[in-house]
Amino acid sequence: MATVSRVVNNNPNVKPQTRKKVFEAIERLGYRPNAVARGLASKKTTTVGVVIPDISNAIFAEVARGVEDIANMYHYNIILCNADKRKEKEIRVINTLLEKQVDGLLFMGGNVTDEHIQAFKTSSVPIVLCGTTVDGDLLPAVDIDHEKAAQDAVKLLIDKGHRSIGMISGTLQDPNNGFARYNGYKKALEEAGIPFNEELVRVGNYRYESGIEAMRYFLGLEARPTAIFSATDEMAIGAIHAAQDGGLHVPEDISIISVDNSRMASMVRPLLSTVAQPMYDIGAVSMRLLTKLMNKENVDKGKITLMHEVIQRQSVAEV
Amino acid sequence: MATVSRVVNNNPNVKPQTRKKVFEAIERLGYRPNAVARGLASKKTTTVGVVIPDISNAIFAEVARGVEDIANMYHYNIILCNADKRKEKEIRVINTLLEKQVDGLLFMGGNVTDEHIQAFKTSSVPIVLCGTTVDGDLLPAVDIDHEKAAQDAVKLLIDKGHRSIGMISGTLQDPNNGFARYNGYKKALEEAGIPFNEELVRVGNYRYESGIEAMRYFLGLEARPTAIFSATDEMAIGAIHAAQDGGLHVPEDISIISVDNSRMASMVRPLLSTVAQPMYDIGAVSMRLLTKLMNKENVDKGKITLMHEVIQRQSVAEV
DNA sequence: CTGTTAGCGCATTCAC
DNA sequence: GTGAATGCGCTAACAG
Repeated sequence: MATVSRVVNNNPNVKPQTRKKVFEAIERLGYRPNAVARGLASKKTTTVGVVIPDISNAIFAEVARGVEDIANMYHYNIILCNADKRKEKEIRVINTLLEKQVDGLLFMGGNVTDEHIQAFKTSSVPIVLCGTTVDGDLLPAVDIDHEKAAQDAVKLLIDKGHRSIGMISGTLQDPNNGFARYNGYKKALEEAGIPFNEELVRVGNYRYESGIEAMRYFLGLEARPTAIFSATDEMAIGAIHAAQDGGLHVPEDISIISVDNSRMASMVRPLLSTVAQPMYDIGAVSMRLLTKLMNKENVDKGKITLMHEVIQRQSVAEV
Repeated sequence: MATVSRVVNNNPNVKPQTRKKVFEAIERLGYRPNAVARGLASKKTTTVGVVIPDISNAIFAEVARGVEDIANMYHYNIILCNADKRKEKEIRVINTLLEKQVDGLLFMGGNVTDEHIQAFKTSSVPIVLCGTTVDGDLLPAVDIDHEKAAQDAVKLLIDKGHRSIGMISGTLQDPNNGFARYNGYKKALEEAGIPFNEELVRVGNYRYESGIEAMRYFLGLEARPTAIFSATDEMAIGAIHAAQDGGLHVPEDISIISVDNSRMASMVRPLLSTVAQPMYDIGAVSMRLLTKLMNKENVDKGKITLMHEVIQRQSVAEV
C-alpha cells in the first residue's frame, strides 16, 4: 500500500520493476487515486482557489488564462469561482474555498472591503490580490496603476489639442476601475491647466448600454466636448455607436479613448484607442507570486505594479 | 464531537440550547469545518465539476451563469475548469475532477470524441453534456438543434429573396457548431432549390479575424454573394467590418446573419441579425438534470433539445 | 527498497 | 438528546 503511494507520487525509492508492476495493477483495476483522502492525509490539495468577480467580463477571462498557465506549470489545479459582482457572494465563495482547503487563494478584481479583509484574516493559506489592491500593505497584490493609466489616456487627448474632455466613469465607489481612473482624469486636466467641470463626467456601470446613455447625454450638452475618455472599452464602444447613431463621425467630430485594450477594442469601427492593461501578465505574475508564497519562499512585501501602455488606433484625432 | 457534527450539518436531533452553545464555541474558536475530511467521511463533496472549453468565449460564460445559478439553488459548489479548446487538456481535466470526487460532472461544448467517452465511462458519478451532444444515447445532453438553427437563419435570407448566399463556417470537424450548421445551410439551399456551390463556403475558426478573412475572400469573387450566413456572431461581426472596410454597406449591399445572439450582436452597427441560442437556459437545464441524476431520481433518458429563435435586427435586407 | 503503523478531521453507527 | 467508537483512503514516519 505504501509502495503504491510512492509510485503514484513519483517517489524515487521504488525498484523500477516494482513500479512497473504497480502501474500494471493500476491499469488493470482501473484504480484512480482519491484526491480527497490524499488531501486529508497530506494536508495539501495542490489546488488554488480563484475568485473571479464576473465571468462574463472578457477582461477577467484573459487574466484567468494567465493564472491558469502558471498554475499548470507548477502543477496546481484551479477552482474558479464566479462571484457575480456581489459582495456577499464573494465572501461566501472565499469561505467555501478555504473550507475546501485550497493551498492558496487568488482574489481577482473587485472592491476589497473591510469584510473581505476580515474573511482573509481567517485564512491560514496565502492570499494574493490580482487586478486590485488595498490600502496599506495588508495583502500582496499585483495590478496596474489605474490612476496613471487614466491620466496617460487623457494626456494623449490633451496633446492632440483637446480642451473640452468628457469622462464616462465607472462607479466612484469602486476604488480601482472607478475612483482611481476618475482621479487620473482630474489630474491630467489639472496638469494641463484645464478647469475640472463636474458636468463633463458621467457615471456608468462599465457596460455597453451605459456608454450609449452617457454619450447621448454629452450630445445633448450645449457645449459638447470634443473628446471623451471612457473608463472601459465596452462603454467606449457604446459611446462610439451612440455618436454615430447621432450622425457624428468618430474621430472627426469627437475623439474617444478608453482603458483596457480588450479584444473588443479591435472589433469596432473606428478601431478604438485605449490604454493596454497587461491582463494575461497580471494573472501570470500574481499566480507566480502565490506559488512562491505557498512554497514559503521569501518574497518582497508589497504590491507589484505592472506597466500599462497607450495604444493609438483610429478613434482619436487632432482637434 | 458528534454533536458538533450534527449542529454543523443541521441535524434536528440536537437540543436548541446545546445547538446554541455549539455555535458560540464555533464563533469563539473561529472553527471552520474541513470540507476535505467531510468529503472523505461522507463520500460526498457537494461539488460538481464543470469543464468549459474556452473561458474567453462569451457564449460559454453565459451558459456558466445558468449552471451556477441552479447549482447554488441546490447547494452545490462548482469547480470551473477551463480546457483551452484542447482535447488532451479536456481529458486531463475530466480525470482531475473525478479524482477530486466531484458528485457530478458537466461537460460543456466541444467535440466529444471516443477518448472522451472512454474517460466518461470510468466515472462512477453522473455526467451530462451541455451545449453539445454525442451520437446515440450514451450520455444525457442538453443542447439546441444546431442544424435547424442554421437552416432557419439561411431560410430567412432566402425568404428575403437572396439566391446567392455564402457561408462562413466553423471547422467541419466540429460536429455541433461546425458540421451541423454547415449541414443546415446546405439543407436550406436544397429546400429552396438553390444549387450548392462549394466556392461559397469559407471555413473559419469562430474568431473575428477569420470573419474578416472570409469576407475579403467573398469580396474578391467575380460573382459576389448578396448575403452571408456566419456560424458565429463573432465571425459575422468581422465580416460586417470587412465589408464596410471594402466600401460596402450592410445590409444594402450585402446581408449578414449568424447564430449565437451573444451580447456582441447588439454591440455592432448595423445591429446583427442572428438566431438566439438560449445559453443561460442550456446551462440551467443541464445543471438541473444533473442534480436529479446525482439524487438518483428517475429521469427520461436521452437528449433535451431547447428551442432557438431567429432574431431580426438590421443586418439583413431584401435583395 | 519495502511493509507496518498511525493518524488526517470528520460522519456515522451504536450505546446510553 | 448525547457521547464513544469506527473507518473513509491516503501519506508519513518508522522499522526492517
